[in-house]
Amino acid sequence: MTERFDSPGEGSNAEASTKAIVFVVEDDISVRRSLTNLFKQVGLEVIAFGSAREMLQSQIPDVTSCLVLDVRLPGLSGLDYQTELARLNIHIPIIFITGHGDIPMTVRAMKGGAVDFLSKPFRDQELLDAVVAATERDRKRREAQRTVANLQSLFETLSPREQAVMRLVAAGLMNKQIAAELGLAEITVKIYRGHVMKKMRARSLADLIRMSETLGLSASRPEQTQV
Amino acid sequence: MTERFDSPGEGSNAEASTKAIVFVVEDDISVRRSLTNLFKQVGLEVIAFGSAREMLQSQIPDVTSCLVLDVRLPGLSGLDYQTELARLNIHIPIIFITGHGDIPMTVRAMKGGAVDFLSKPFRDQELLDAVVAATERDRKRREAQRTVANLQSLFETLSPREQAVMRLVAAGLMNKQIAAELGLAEITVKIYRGHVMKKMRARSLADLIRMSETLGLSASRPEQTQV
DNA sequence: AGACCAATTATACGTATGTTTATAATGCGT
DNA sequence: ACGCATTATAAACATACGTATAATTGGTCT
Repeated sequence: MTERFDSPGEGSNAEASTKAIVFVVEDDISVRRSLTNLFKQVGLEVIAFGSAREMLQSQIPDVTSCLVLDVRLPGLSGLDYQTELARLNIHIPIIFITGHGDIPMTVRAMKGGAVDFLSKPFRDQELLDAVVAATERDRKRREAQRTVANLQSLFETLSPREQAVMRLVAAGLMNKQIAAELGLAEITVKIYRGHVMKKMRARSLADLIRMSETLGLSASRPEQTQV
Repeated sequence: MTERFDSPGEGSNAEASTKAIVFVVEDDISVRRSLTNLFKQVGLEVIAFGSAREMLQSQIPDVTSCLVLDVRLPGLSGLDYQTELARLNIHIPIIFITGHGDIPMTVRAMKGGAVDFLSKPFRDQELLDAVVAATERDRKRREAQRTVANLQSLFETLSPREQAVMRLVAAGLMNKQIAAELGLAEITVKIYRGHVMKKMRARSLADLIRMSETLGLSASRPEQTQV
């Protein structure tokens, strides 16, 4: 749910672009321009918007990125936009900038997971440091997310029965117990279990158990998506 | 390391006391008294200090707790105290209060893991809500910590050879591979492996693998202690 | 020295797991 | 109707795992 993708436009598609994208949402045109220039000067790709709505309506590319967000905006405020992004399961790291901030705003932003909260005027280097930290955070989050997604797609190649067997194997049951649980013959369980190992590309039971942990099998917790 | 313990003083020792302790570090006597009264009124145990140094010199009981900390203090500032506590691996959740805060202070506090940052004047209820959130966080952290500590003490009952076998089992190696790795006969590995299962109280291999994950075996990450 | 303990190995047996080959019913898409 | 994937089982075999009993070595305690 709530996935956003983008055709890579034109050009190289092979290896992921090594460049991060900095999104800027700032209504003041002159500030927006100077931020854009600042980031471009250090070789960052920039996509700037004048409001939260504009950014939401755009296609957000699925690459490492962060968001430099003004608190005071026309329409949805920066803080409300942060809340909205969280609701949409879009976990882009956010750096707030503001001219008229106060402590409660700061607390709300940081509690909401913001990477930093900078008051104007701030030194360019402060913002750049924050951007580096934010993109690094996003890179790691994406890496972890990719691992989970890969495992999930492997898991989905399993037939329903094979999935059931995998769950019970992860729970530590013996083949004969699994057979009883599912109303199968033990030999059938063995065969499905072999399929599970092959399809999941697990090289040992320990491997498979760890995959199960990562997948959250045997754990009944709420959903969780990405971007 | 840096562990702190306390003899439970006198009285009941059996089940953990259900009451949380709120530490208060605030140099202004009248504020300190009113905070103490506020917390006592809602049934919380309070231990108040006039400076960070005083608290550091006291014996911090090993129970669920949180810290209400003034930013401006004689000697070590509240923010520096937060840094110092982190350095000492003391992870008590902190709620900052201040009369003259600013945004950079707030950001530093929140980045350092503070639960909240309240500017005077604030409503009593705001502080009480923050204290509830903080103690809840500490309770969960302690619970997780206790789980790990229990596993660690079980792990320490293993002989060096048994620990080595457990690591390699968790890595997914077969008995004969473990034997080759350690220069042992396979039968020896089997016997140690049996000891491992018994001593760790693992009821299945899946169980043991999960314990290994929790213990961070096969992961070479830095230290981590508690309180 | 003699008793003793921890670490290690061997033999032997029983159970669990994994794979191969073969058979068969069911349901789904073209 | 035909082909195909899924589900299910069987027989047979090979390998891996677990445990009980017993023996060996080397060092420690008395």
